[in-house]
Amino acid sequence: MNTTEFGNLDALELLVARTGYHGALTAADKAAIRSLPFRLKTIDPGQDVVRQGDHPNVSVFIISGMLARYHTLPSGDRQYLSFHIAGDLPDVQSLFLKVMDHSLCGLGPSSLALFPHAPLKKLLHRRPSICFALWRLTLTDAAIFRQAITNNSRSHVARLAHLFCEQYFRARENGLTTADSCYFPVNQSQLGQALGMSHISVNRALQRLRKLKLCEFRQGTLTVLDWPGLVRVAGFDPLYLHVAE
Amino acid sequence: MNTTEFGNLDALELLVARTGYHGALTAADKAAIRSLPFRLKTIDPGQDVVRQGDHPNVSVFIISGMLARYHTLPSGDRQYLSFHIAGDLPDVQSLFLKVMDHSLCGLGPSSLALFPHAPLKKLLHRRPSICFALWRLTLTDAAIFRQAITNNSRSHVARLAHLFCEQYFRARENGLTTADSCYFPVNQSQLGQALGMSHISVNRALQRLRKLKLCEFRQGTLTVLDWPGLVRVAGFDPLYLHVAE
DNA sequence: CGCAGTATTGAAATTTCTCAAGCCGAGTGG
DNA sequence: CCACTCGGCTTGAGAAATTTCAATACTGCG
Repeated sequence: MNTTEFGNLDALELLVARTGYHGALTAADKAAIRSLPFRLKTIDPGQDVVRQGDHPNVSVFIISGMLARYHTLPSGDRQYLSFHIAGDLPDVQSLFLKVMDHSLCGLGPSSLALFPHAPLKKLLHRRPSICFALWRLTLTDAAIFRQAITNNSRSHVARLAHLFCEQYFRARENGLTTADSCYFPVNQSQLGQALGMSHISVNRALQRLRKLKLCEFRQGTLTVLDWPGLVRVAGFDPLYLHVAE
Repeated sequence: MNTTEFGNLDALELLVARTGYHGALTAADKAAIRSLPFRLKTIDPGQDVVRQGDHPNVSVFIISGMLARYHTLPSGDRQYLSFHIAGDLPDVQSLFLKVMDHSLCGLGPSSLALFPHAPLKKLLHRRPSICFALWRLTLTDAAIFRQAITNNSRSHVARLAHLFCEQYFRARENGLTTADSCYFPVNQSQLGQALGMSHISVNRALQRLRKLKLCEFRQGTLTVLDWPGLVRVAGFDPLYLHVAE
């Protein structure tokens, strides 16, 4: 996979590729995926795709852009839970968990494919390989959440560095990096709301990473200057992303 | 389900009950589960069941006792990720994620049933309903992880109260409470390692909860004195546990 | 040019941790 | 039966980290 492919292929090919990443698919499996009905949708930055409490009847597939999952606290504050890139299926879980326990919003302008639950479920019923692959995809999601729990109890610099490593690594894995940069359209406050720290602390941690010449983050773009160094500071071990098997 | 049933029924019946909780099963489905091979194992407190980096070929089902999932940090410290009670399947994910990204250890003395992956996977291949049910089970796991991310960026008292609400609620849901108490065999240091706070802070938060007459925690037993009050302080909303549908 | 959102800075206020010591209860061995 | 030990709990106080508040730059865009 590379950026060009991702940009040019249509939603179904992207979905075939992403599913195949999580489990071996036969030609028949691929054909079955290609037969799935869906509709396209575009989302503006800040716009919600689904909300906590909703009962969605479609699952979202990201064709381009970035979405985030978040909890809304009683105080009205947000806790961002994860950031999703092209090729992700950030709410497959709604196939089986009827009520959304969190919301999903756009960060950058994004284009989505919405897959109605009923035909998708029917497909999974018929094709265990696809079922296993999508199940596995949700399991890697859970592994990322686990890592976030651990990460967010570490030092400010380490946790910021770790989030950057994760985003960059996942972007690269999906052919979404250009040179040493990847798209990450959030501001410092949002980083704080993801990492459980104030935006002031985010700012100071960013300065540290910049001064150490490990990476830079400006205008929604993350640039890695020294990957091994960043990995070391972050204590990043991609094991939990379960890439190669 | 109630405690008596849980204590007397054998592992397979417990597994049938737990699976049925996550999806409707036909008589044939239940029979298929009952035909699964497994072996029993007992675990002492502190003993590891599987470790980070392992490639398990069985999945663990808890018959009684309590297990915890945890990450080991480079410093050697632990981050506890979740606590699992009778009826839980804390490492089904290893069916599809070959390498363990975390460890699993006993907290109290526990008895387990170990289900070899190969026949289990074959069963899931044949029986989509069971596959969906177990998938759903892992999805509720992920929801609990998400909630932990949010929880651990809140005040000390709130996060401790929230963990207590979750444990008590899940225990009650599975018929594992007696009067207003549930089994929770951890010490204050371990609570700290779960919640990202020092054991001193845990101690002071416990005192607060005690003084407010919301709950008590002593010798591995959690006693709820004022459930609505505890829920309020915790900001606990069981939506994310996805019980009733 | 000027606005709005974002980033940066300094400093005070607060929270949280670390360290160090004492306490308590259960189990052990004299 | 009692002293002892061990692990876990509790307490206080200084040190360190973090947040909050307030003010000042910066940037892209209309």
